[in-house]
Order: sequence, then structure tokens, then C-alpha cells
Amino acid sequence: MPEGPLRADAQRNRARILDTAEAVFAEAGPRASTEEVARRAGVAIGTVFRHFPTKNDLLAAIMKRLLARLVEEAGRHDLFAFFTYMVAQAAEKKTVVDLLAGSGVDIRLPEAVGHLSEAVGALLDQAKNAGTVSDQLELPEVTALLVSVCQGALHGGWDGELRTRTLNVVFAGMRSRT
Amino acid sequence: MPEGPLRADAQRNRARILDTAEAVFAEAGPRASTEEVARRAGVAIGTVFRHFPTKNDLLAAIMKRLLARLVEEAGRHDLFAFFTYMVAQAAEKKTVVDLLAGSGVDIRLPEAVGHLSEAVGALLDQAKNAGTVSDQLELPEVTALLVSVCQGALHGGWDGELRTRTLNVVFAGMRSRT
DNA sequence: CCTTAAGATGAGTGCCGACTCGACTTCGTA
DNA sequence: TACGAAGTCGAGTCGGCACTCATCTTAAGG
Repeated sequence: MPEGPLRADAQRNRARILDTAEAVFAEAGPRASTEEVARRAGVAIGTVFRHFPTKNDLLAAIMKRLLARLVEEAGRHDLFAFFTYMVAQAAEKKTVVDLLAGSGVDIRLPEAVGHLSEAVGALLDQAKNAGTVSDQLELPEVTALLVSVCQGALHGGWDGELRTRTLNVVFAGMRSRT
Repeated sequence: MPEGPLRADAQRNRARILDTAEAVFAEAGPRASTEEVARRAGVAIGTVFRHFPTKNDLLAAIMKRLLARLVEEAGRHDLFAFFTYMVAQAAEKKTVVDLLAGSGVDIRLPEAVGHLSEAVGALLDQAKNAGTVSDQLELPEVTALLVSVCQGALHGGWDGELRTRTLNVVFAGMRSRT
């Protein structure tokens, strides 16, 4: 497996596979078969395995992209808006949440997750300075709440109304000093 | 498959299988194999399938027991204590939470879940009357929060400290009127 | 063009886990 | 104790899925 730059068609296929896989796993979770991904990407199964030697590699690649996007997105929101954004995304990203939590598949993306933590940490500091959250609030519980609420939204299939009501309770909790 | 009362040895095996399965699935989640359950219960695989014709039947039976226990437990706590109790249990009950959320396996236990909802509803009313939560707080978001926090605790593997801090934020949110 | 190595293909392999079934064992009863 | 029905056993079947590899195709430098 030479390391040089990919041939044009290989680049195209790789991108296609990544996009398709993201969609497939978002719909069906990490249990979806690699063959389904290949089929919907319009390539042979062997091609998928050429680019991503194991299914985990494929999942890891998707995760990395998604996390990078989230970090970027964090820069565009304040803490509350980012919570709302992530919960809204959760329903469409079964896999992200599942994997962020480590269920089923073993993937280690310490750096990628670390970057997201840092981003949330920045939002938290900013919110503290603005006085919109209690200054006793710390990163660990913020992260814990974020993951929790995403999981809940994901598995519970909340509608817009319930989502708002639930987030409002959490936000109220983050504002109030204990 | 006659319906009459079970033979003594069959009753023993059935109970053994249920207990073992609960432990196995609690440790490894619903992905654990039926054979593992049989092995650890000290019975042949065929025996498991005699009592529970499909794996889902087995999972459903476990869920029903667990939910019944939770409803009973709800009677012994107030709303906040019940939250705390459930989160503490979550780590040991991978399967309950997973299945409450419907991930992976399709099981419908409308009545059993309904009973749990009722029980939480009762705790909520009681808390409202006691003035320990906002009277604008409604059952749907309470349930959503409960499920979320259990999921979070389950997947995140919170330690005692973090668990307390996180729950305190949620409790503060439930107390404060929006 | 022509060459050639990177890449694509897809039938095939091996494994694992849910579920079956005919032979065997045990319980409960008379 | 003897008998039949209920229950147990576990090797075997079956399907699904991750992964392989010999063969064919095509991009890209000369």
C-alpha cells in the first residue's frame, strides 16, 4: 500500500465512500453492514476495504470528520446555542453519539475528542465571563450534560416542543448558582 | 408447548436463566450471545430457547422484571432520590437503559414502561405539592431528563463526584421556575 | 500510444451467533 | 416401580457479515 498521493479516481471513490458511510451509519447506526455502504456508494465491497482496511477504520474516519465539524461549529455559537445545535443534530447522527459514548465499537480518538472538549471549555469560559452561567459550573459536568442530552434526544426521538422544554430545564440549572 | 404449571426442574432452570441473563446482559449489553447465557447458567443452549423462543423474548422478560422493580423502587423515594437511584443503577444495567431507549433490539413493553411513567408522574406531583420543583415542570421533560442522565451516566462511566455535580445542575433546573 | 503500477472488482472464505431437532433424561403420578 | 409426558441436551443448520485475493481496468508519465 504505497503512500504517494491518490490517483484521481481513488480520491473520488474515497470521498464518495466517506459521505455514503456517514449517511448509512447515521440512519442505521454502526450495525449497518459494510456491504450496504458499498452498494449505496456505487463501488464494490473490495474498494471500501482497500481504503479502510477494517470497519472500525471506516467508522473512525467518519468520527474524525464529524468531530472536526463540531469543533468548527462550536466557534459559531455560544454555549446554549451549541447545546441546542448538538441536540438537534443528534437525531441525524446516531453514530456520532453512539461512538462518542463508545458503545459497541472500540475506537479511540483521544485527540479529536480532546479538541471538542477544549472548544466546549472555551464556550464555558466565555459564558462565565458574560455571566450567563453560574461561575461554579465546571467543564466535566457540562460535558456530561451535553452527552446526556444528546443521548436522550437521540434515543428518545424528542420532538421540537419536548426538546425545548428539556433544554430549558438544563439551561436553568446551569444558570442557577448551587 | 403445553400451558400447565411448570415442572419443578423447569421452574428452577427458568429462574436461573433469567438471573444469569440479567447479569450477562448487564455486563455486556444486548449483544452478548445466548450461548454465553446458557453456559453461565449451566444449562444447554436448547433449554434457553425452550423457555424463551427468541432472544428478544428473553430480553423482554428481563426488561419486564427490571421495570417492575423500578416501579416498586419509585414508591420508596422522592423525585430527586429516584433520579439519583436510577443513575447509580445505570452503570450496572447497561441493558435496561439501552432497551428503554430501544437501541438495537425491538421490544415493545408499552404497559411496563407506562407503569414506570405513572410512577414518575406520581413523584412529580408529590414534589410539586411539596414545592420542591417548579410547578411548570411537566412529566415529558422529567422523563426525558431521567432517560438522558441515565444514558449519560451509563456511557460516560461517571464517578461519584461527577455524578453528584451533574445531578445537582439538573435538580437546580427542575427547581427554578422558567 | 504504450506501459505499468495503482486501483477496482466481486465471488469466495471463515467465523459467529441465532435457532432447530431427534435422542436422551427426569419429574410426577398411579 | 413403571410409565408417559415434560424437559434437557448439544451437535448441526442457516444466514449474515467482515474480510481476502486473483483477475481485470484505468489513470498518468514518457
